[in-house]
Amino acid sequence: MESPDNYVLERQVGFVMRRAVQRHIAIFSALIPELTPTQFAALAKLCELGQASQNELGRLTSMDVATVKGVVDRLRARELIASSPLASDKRRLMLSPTRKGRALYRKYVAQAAEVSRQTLAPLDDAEQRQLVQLLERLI
Amino acid sequence: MESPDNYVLERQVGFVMRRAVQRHIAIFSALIPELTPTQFAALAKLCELGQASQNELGRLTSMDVATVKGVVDRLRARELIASSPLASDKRRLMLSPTRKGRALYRKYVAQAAEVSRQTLAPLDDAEQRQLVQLLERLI
DNA sequence: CATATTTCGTTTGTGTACAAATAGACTGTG
DNA sequence: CACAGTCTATTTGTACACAAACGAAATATG
Repeated sequence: MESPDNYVLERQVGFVMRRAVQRHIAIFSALIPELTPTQFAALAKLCELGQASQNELGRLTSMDVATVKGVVDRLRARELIASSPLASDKRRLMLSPTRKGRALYRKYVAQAAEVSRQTLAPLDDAEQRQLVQLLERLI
Repeated sequence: MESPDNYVLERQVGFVMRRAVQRHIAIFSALIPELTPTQFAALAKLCELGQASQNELGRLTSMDVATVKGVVDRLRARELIASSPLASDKRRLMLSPTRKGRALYRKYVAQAAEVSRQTLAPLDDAEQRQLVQLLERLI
């Protein structure tokens, strides 16, 4: 009777999440121009753990095996992480942050927190917690 | 004193949103294997409006000029949309869904709503509305 | 009306993201 | 021990996503 049908693109979760992610990435690259969100996530996880296999790293940062390879290759090319095959299991490639990688991580951790802050800035504290909790339940 | 620092990757909005989007896309491609979320968005907008220039379509679906070109090229290659230069403004490329495109859209609109439903399934109705509203305010 | 600016589309390059196939290394079970 | 199944990493192909630069067309402004 009115609109073509009741499916309104702009109100779908997927569409809204995609736009929110776009804005988040824009904030991220403005505040941390040297790394992408994915690269930072990988570096952060390695700094937290000290080391991890490429496969573990992928699982911990929710990256596909093919995706993690690309991210690792680029971080390694910039000498932010180092890799070495594991003697006890020749399939596995152990990764660890270099001194340079750790330094870059330290340089940007505070900025990374600021990225989250700016992304969530339109919401008050309670709403911020609520949003993150609701999103976590979607996973 | 306790953890390396108070930055916990898993609790950052960006990380959680990225994972939620991943799950959403997985649901989408299971239910609508013939189109990607982006392709469906473009097709849906064109079906809703009847026609739009490539540039307009990009703005309405939040796609970069380069991104929208790729999406349009693929939809056109499959004859789901048609394009023709506008006589009154030779810069603009007018796009419209073909009969086949409209048919495919009609085939999947209900499924698209189901994708949103399944994505939000872990939440009750009030929480679902809340989440979408909070996300909208981030944009 | 002439030109400075803006708009539209295209191209190139980089970086996720995932599916599917492959090869090599390990593990479990018979 | 043999070998079927599993795990790890790689490769290939497709599809967003964005920055930057370009040319052609339209508009604004003087």
